[in-house]
Amino acid sequence: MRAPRQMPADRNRVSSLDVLTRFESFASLCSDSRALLSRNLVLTRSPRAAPVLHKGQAVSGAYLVIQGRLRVFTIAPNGAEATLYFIDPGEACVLALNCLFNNLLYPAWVQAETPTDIALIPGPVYRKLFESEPAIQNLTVQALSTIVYRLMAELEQVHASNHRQRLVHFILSHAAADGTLRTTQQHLGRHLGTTREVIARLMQELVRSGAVRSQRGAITILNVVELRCLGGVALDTEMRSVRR
Amino acid sequence: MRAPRQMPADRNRVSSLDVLTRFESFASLCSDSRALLSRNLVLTRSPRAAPVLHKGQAVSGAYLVIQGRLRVFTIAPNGAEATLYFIDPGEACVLALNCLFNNLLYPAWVQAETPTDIALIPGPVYRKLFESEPAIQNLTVQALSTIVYRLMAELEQVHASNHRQRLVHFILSHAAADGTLRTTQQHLGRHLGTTREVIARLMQELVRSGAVRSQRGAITILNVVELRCLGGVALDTEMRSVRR
DNA sequence: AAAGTTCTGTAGCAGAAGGCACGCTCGTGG
DNA sequence: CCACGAGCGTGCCTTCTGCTACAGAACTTT
Repeated sequence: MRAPRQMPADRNRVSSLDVLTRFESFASLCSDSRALLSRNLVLTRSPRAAPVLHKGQAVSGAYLVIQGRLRVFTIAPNGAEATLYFIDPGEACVLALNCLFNNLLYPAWVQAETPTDIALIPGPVYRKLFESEPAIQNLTVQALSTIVYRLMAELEQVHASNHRQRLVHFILSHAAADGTLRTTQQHLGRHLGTTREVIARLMQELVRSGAVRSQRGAITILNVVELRCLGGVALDTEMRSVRR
Repeated sequence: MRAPRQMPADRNRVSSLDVLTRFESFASLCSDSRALLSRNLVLTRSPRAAPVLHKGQAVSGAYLVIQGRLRVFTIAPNGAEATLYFIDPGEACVLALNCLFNNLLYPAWVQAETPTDIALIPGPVYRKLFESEPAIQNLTVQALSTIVYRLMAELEQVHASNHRQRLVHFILSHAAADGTLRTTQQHLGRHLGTTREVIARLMQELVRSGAVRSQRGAITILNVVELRCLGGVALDTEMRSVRR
């Protein structure tokens, strides 16, 4: 590709395309497609906690997360939230794709969990790419597949587990490599669709058992084995994407 | 499992293709594709309550429901079931497609809710069709989209509603045209992931309010408005596939 | 340093939900 | 005609969950 470095608009576009290298699917596009993308990509940055999409909104394109993390969640009539899933760098917002293809209104809320860079491909452009580019077709199917699995796993967990098990699972699966999970009990409550007090009571159990340590705004895993144990057997039988 | 039909194989195959007219997507296939399908389609009939797929099974192809209804459900460690969604005639089992494309093991159980005719397209055949036939690509994306919506709706309902609301919603959305729902309380409990007693108690409320009548093995809606009312406001704010 | 805000730890109470037990009704089949 | 089983109604008790309230700790702002 050409690399005019100083024109503000062009520079933005070029870096946009470059940034899409996270999506292997975009590497194999034909030159026409690349040009089309180059002309129409929109790069945006959402600060932490900024709303990205709201329920009922008409979706204007395909959202690809470049950096950061988006949270997709619902809000119950009583105001309680519940996280459906997260969208990490390199992933696409499938619900947006979904709405795009079926001409639907967006069925949930999306918020930036951390400061997030988003690449927006306008709807008509994406549809055009989908028609001619096998790579985009595969990306779409893969993205949908992924979300189907996440939703099924979440649904199964909601049905099969109590709050203690779900909390333990959340801690185990979202903790950083050093065993720390930087989040507040209030947020945990929201993710699990329950209240802060419930989380506090459960955390109390976990702390008493010595499995974790509770600090302000963070949880540290002290004993993974103990924690897994407190999570109960549900974790063993939990649905996994087992490769055959 | 296997087709109990005793007819010659050829006749079976021909009728299989005809039967696929339910899927408009198969009408536009090129002759090569039709021939490929014709050679490889497998028609099976599952009697009521027969297992079709079980968790962890390697998926052998794409499942299209011709007639009847399949139930996709999970089983919790404690043995409690919960219905994820149903597959009605003209629809494809998306999880199977999903597994097919991602080479995964099947993540749930599938059972014939009523005697069900299923067309099975072997995996390699489906993949080949997907590569060359835009109609199949669209069918796949549509099927995945549909399931994403159903799962999200289910998940949102689980989070936002209590059992009464979910029961009301189930009755309203699954009752036949004459306002009757032919099922037992035991089954209702399974679908909603709860127990028979809970259903009985809730039914008692509904009956007392005059919204429904309870017979052995069936429920009759007497007053739709009253029933909707008992379902609470959750139904109004429920996620719908609103066409813009 | 003082004031204000956010986060966490507790407690108590009310309602929802689940588990268990029992009795009843209806239909089927001997 | 009767026994039996499936389905339904109901009471009691326990556990889980949500809500309100309050106090102290930790961080931020002024």
